[in-house]
Amino acid sequence: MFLDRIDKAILRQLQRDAAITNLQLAEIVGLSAPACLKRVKRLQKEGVIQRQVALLNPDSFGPCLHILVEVTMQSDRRELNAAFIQKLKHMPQVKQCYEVTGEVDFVLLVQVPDMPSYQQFCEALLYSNPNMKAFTTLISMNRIKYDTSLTIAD
Amino acid sequence: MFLDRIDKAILRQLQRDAAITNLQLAEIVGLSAPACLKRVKRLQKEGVIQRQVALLNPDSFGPCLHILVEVTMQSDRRELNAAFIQKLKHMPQVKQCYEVTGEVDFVLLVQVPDMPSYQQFCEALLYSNPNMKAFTTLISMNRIKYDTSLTIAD
DNA sequence: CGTGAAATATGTATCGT
DNA sequence: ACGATACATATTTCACG
Repeated sequence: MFLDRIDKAILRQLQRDAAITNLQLAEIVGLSAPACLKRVKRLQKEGVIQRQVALLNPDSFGPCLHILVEVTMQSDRRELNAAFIQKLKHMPQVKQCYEVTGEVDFVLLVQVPDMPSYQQFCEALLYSNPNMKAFTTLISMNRIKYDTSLTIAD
Repeated sequence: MFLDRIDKAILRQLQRDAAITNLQLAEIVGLSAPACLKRVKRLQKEGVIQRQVALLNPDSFGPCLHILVEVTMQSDRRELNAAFIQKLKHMPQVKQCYEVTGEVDFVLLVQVPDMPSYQQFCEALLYSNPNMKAFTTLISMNRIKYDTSLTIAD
C-alpha cells in the first residue's frame, strides 16, 4: 500500500502520542477531522497501525529487573526450535525475542521482579529444553532508552 | 502511591488496548464513566501511565533490520560514558539501551534499513568514542516477540 | 476532501454513601 | 474519600456536496 506525506505525518504523530483527539491530529496534519479519521481507520485496517497501547512506568510496580539472555541451540533445525518459540511467546516474562545469525541463535529480553524469578524462568524455558546448548545472562539495572517508534523515511 | 484492584484492571486493559473509549473501559472495570476517567487521569498525572503510543508494523516501511549490539567500554567511569549515553539517546536508530553488569557494559537495540546504514551508525556512535573498547553485533532477521506490557501482580 | 448536523464520548458539578 | 447521576461541553462520525 502507498503512504503519502499526510499518512506519514499521521503515523509519526501517533507513534509519539496516540492519546490526542482526532480533532487535534487533523489540525496537526492539515486535514478536516473526517478526512483524518478515514485515513487513521484505513491505516489500522491495513495493519500499518498494529495497535495502540499505554506504556507504564516500570518502577511503579515494585522491583523490576531487565535481563538479556543470549541462547545458543545445539541444532538450528526449525522443528526443534518451534516448541521453544511457541513456549516463550506464551511466557509473560519474555517481553522480546530476536532470532539472530551467528554463534548465538536467540536474544531474549526478560522482565522479572528478582533473581529467584529468573532462576525459575531459566528452568522453565532453558534447562528444560533438550536442544538448548548454552545461554549467557546480561543483567540490567538501568534501562537507558526505550523507544517504540519506527523511523519513517520521507 | 497505592494501586487497588480496579487501578490494576485499568492498567492491564490500557496496556493491551489503549484505543478503547473511556465508556468501554469503565464497563470492563465495573465503574461509572466519570469514576473511571478520574482514575485514568490520576494514573497519568502520577506517571504510572507514561504515554500512549501507536505500534506500527515494521514491514510497512521497506527494509528493516533489528541489530543487537553489545558494547564494552575501556573504563566504567560515569563521566566518560555520559556523553555516549547522551548521544545514543538522540540517535533515532537506537531504539533501546540497557546498561548491564559483567564483561559487557551496554546492550543496544538498533533499527536500520540495511548494513551500510549500520556501518554509518557504528562510525557515529562506537568507533568515534575514545572510551569504547569492543563491540559485538548480533543481526536479527526475525523479531519473534515484541510485548510492551508490564506484568502487574495482583 | 470539506461542511454541517446527529450521535457519542468526555468532563464537571453535585449529591449520596 | 470515592462513586453515581445528571448535565454541559467536546469529539466522533455520517450524509451530502
